[in-house]
Order: sequence, then C-alpha cells, then structure tokens
Amino acid sequence: MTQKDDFDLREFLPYLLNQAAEISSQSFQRIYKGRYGMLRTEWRVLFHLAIYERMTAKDICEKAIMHKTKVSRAVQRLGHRRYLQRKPDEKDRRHEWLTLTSQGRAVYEDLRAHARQHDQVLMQKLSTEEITVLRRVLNALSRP
Amino acid sequence: MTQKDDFDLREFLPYLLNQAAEISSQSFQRIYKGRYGMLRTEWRVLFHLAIYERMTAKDICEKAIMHKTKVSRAVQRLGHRRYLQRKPDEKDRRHEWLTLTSQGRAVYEDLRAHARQHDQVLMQKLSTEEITVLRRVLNALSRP
DNA sequence: TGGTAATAGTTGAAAATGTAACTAACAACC
DNA sequence: GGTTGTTAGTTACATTTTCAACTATTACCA
Repeated sequence: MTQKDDFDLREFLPYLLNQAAEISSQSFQRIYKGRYGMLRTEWRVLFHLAIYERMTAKDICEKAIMHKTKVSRAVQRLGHRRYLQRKPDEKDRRHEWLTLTSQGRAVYEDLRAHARQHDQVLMQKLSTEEITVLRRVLNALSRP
Repeated sequence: MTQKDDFDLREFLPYLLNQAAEISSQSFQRIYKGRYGMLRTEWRVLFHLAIYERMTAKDICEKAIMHKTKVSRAVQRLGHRRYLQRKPDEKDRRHEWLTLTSQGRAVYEDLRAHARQHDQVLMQKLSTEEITVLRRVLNALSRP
C-alpha cells in the first residue's frame, strides 16, 4: 500500500481539519453524551446560552453558525430536560427569549470544567507559539 | 447580547476546529456533490484508492479513520457508478481488493484539480509560516 | 480433527441531519 | 383596512449516520 499519486491528503486543509476536528472532539463527546445524553448541537446551544445569558434562536444561529432547524431541535430537547426556559417577546411574539434554568447552568458548569480540562490535554501536544498561531488561523478559516 | 461568562468558545479547540472544518469544506462539497452527487465518505474513499492504488476496505478504514459501515456503503455506491472494481482475494476470501476503474480515476483527477485550487484559495488567507505550523499541528491533533 | 475465537465485510433499525415547505406574527405599501 | 412581503421558528420527509447484530471465512488450539 505505497503511495502512487503525488496528491497528499495530509496537506489538503479541509481533510486535515476534519480529521483533527473529529479526533479531538471524541473525548469531549464521550463526556456530554455519556453524562447527559447530549448531542453536539445541544452542548453548543447550552454553552452559547450560558455565555450570553439571553438569546433568541436566531441569535444562536448566527453566533454558532448553525442552521435554524438544528437550533430549533436542540432547543426543544434542552427544554424537555428543563435545561432552559422559553419566553415569547412581549412586543414581537415571533421572537422567543431563551435562558438557562439553574439546572441547565449546573450542567454547563460541569461541562465547562471538562472542556477546559480537555483543552489542556490537547494543548499539551503543542507549543505556546503553535497554540497562538492555531487559534488565530482557525478563527480566520471560520469566516466564509 | 454581551458575554457574561469568561469561558470563550473561540479558544476551545474542538469547537474551533469543527467550525473551521465545516466552513472550509463547504465549497469543496459543492464541487463533488454538484458534479458527481457524491458524499463526503465517497470522495474520501475515492481519493484513498487513487493515491494508494489497491486497498481493502479495512485498509481504508485505518488510513482514513472511518468506520467500516461508512466505508462499506461508500464502496457500494462507488461500485454502482462503476468508479471502482472489487476482487476477492484468492487466498483469503474474506478480503476484497478495491481498485479504481478508468472512469473512477477520471473523476478523481477532476476532483483533485478542484481540491488543489480550493486549497490555494484557503491558503491565501494565511502566511507561509502559518501554513507550515497549521499542517504540522493538525497532523499532531489527528493522532488520538 | 472439531470447536471456539477472531476477522472482513454487510445489513437493518434507530437516530440524526438536511431540505423544503409550512405556520404565525409583524411590516410596508397602496 | 387589505394585500403582499418578511421574519422567527416549526414540521415533514428524504437522506445519512450510527449501532448492533449478522454472515462468511479463516485462525487457533485442545
């Protein structure tokens, strides 16, 4: 199984990024899935609500670059578990304000601790300078 | 919508990596999906077969870090379109050797050109040094 | 040998995602 | 005021993915 073609997948950024993203997400996934049966969409919504305190689904779509159906379903499931509260806007009843319940916040705080720890482990593979460059570059590539 | 919590998602590597991976894959996805109706799993298998010439499904699983059911179904679909040929191993009939047909190779060559071009565009956002660091770091993070 | 374990690959059902069509509420314009 | 257009969010259906169970073949070993 030797290489016969000069194209190297390990230099193709979308491939590399996906590979690194999947692998580096796995152990965190085991946490939120194992402890709370959550999906990737759900922890993302949870974290956004914890960080910004009060958002509409639309806000989350924009900040997290998630499709509105994904957000809608994640919000539904988080609502069922009483991790968040929904309040229609008084003036414009098309909007619905979302906030975490204390239960949701507790879950967030637990997951945040694991996220930080997980990030530490990942960063142990890298030098300080590599981390700086990586964050800058990934943020640049995240803008379409 | 101001930040109320000191945890910054834009510093959390799994999140950043996923974001960058998704966004940077989109325009390439439009190519292989639009031109050949292919899925992500399929172009990956196609590329691996083009690069390594002759592999079993198992080989692909390991190289591409893909689950065997994903590979199995991608191989099926590529087979239906006559992009690859399957030959059982003579000595051990559990193994099946996969190779691209000339048609499959033509598709690969077309996609490879687009991949290279797409990569160029992405890299225009980055400096030479950033690209070097990025590739090295992503390869490091791709090892579990 | 024969029986158990291991391996390559497939299949079916359940879960998740993507796409498009939908509802409900508001805006704008005549 | 009534028509038309927009926006926030949901739902339905098709496509993909995941997970576990399955078949077929070979390996191991008493």
